[in-house]
Amino acid sequence: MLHCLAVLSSPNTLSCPKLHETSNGTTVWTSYDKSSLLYNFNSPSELKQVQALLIKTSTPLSVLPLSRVASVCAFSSSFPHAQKIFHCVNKPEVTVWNGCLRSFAESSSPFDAILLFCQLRKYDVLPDSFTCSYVLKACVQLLDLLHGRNVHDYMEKLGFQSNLFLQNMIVHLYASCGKIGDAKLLFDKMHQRDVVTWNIMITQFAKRGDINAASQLFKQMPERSVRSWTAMVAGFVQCGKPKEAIELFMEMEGAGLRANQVTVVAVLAACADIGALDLGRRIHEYSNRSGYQRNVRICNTLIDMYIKCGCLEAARVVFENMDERTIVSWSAMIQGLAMHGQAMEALELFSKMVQTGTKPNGVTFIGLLHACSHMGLVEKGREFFVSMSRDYGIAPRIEHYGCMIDLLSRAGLLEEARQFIKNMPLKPNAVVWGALLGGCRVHNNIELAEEAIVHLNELDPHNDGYYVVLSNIYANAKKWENAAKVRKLMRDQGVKKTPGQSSITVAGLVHEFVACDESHPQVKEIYASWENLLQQLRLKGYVPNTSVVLLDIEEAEKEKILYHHSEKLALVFGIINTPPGETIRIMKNLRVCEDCHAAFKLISDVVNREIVVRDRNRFHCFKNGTCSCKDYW
DNA sequence: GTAGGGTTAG
Repeated sequence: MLHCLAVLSSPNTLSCPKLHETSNGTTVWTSYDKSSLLYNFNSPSELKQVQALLIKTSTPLSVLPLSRVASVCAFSSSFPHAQKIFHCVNKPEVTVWNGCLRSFAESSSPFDAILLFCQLRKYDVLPDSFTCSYVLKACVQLLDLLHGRNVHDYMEKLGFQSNLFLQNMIVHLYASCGKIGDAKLLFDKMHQRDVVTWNIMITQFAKRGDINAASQLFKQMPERSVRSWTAMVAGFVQCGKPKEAIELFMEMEGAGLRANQVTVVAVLAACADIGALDLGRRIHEYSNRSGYQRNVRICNTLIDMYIKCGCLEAARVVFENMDERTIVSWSAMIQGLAMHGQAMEALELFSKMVQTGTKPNGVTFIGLLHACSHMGLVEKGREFFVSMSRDYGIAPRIEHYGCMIDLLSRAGLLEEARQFIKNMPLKPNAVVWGALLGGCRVHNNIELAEEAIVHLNELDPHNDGYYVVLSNIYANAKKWENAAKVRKLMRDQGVKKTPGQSSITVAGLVHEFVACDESHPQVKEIYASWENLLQQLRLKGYVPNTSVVLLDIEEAEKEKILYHHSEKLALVFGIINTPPGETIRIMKNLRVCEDCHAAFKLISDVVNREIVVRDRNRFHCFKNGTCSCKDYW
């Protein structure tokens, strides 16, 4: 039988739903307008209108969407009214509120879940374990320790001490709110733990930089899931131990476990850090085979990995093939172009990004400012610095000031850079003064360098890099007594110069070299080859630049040191051990030295090879006698 | 219907 309900009170807002009696005698809606007030009431008073309509038409209350009833009445005096409705339709009250709590906890304002939880207590609704889990979820989202502790106390009263789910959430809450000690106490006291409990503790210790504690737990845990291995691999990466991350990943593979999407991100990040291109490529293939191509975070990490391994083109391919890009994808690509000295391309990419409607963030501007400073685009850099706050409401952070000082000082605008530091609203840090010092090295300004070092001596007294630069400036001006004083200062403060170290991967094996290295098995061959190459370089006009050697010693001695710089040894090793024409990739822990830079340009021509060098700041791609940095670095 | 992980810079 079909009933057609008359629209009674409000013909404009209530459409005409139809009731249908089914064969077993129950009555259901068969046709209705989803936009009707019946399903879209927005306030307790509209709800009451709907109820009036239902009563007039003898329609059961059970047709009401109860979750909507709950959310409309959650924060008003109609709370008891909603309770009555749930009671009438025989629906366990707490389950309806739980649904509501869950959606609040997962919404953009999780605090609503906490408010609703307070309402439940006020109106004597007895929470169950699900109620607690949803409100705890909100507390974790908000890092709200105060309410979290409250819920914890209440849970104890309710007797949920042995609920493993909730215990795990509490441990997670304390740890993520910075109370790792409290979390560990709870963890130690727990009568029962599962793999999730252990994973939470491992992740949180690693997040707080205590990789040893994480590692210890990982060794102790009775059983490990892929997530446990992943937490540990990611932990090593976060704590600046990419080598350990890769070793552990290999062990995980050896144990026959398959990497999931998060493992892939962690391993790729480790590859990016140490420039492990071969492994990175293998993981990329594995990721594609596993169907992870559409995972944005994996794509973003792939872009970063290829960039940091010197394969700008491969990064571009990944970027171009993404159907959906986030601000991270664009920022990573912009930063990559900057590192490779392609400033104009970085700026063009930024314009494209803005055209697609993606809003930049603070990191995007760091990339843009890097691009400008690596290529000397002073005016563009100034524009970006103004634009970031004016057009995008992003307040410059200390890193942005650091980039600006770097930009100005490299370009030789040292006095302006100094004024910029004086006028900045933030307290200048070591990076800022270090940038000024770097500019002084390029432009041989002793006076300003001495001013910078006073601040650096205070802000970061154990960083050897700054003293080395100052000593370099003195040596360059042949002020040997001053250079000696700097070295004495270093000795007095117990600061040692970080030895230059270069590495190259051949046939999957990493070969590391330090200056004047004699430990490599092929050392004789390398030195002989270098002598040979040197003859050819001299014919091309190479003159050794001994001013980069800090010591006041004989020229011949200086040349010998210069010829055995780690990057030169790595390069010669690469030339001997790879087929002609193959690109040689070298990684250096410090900045590439000026003499090596000049030599590499000529060598790229002599041996007809592309040589890609990643130093601590950027990439140099040597090809046909020139470098991609256009000698501005 | 409840718990644990990941990306750009620094």
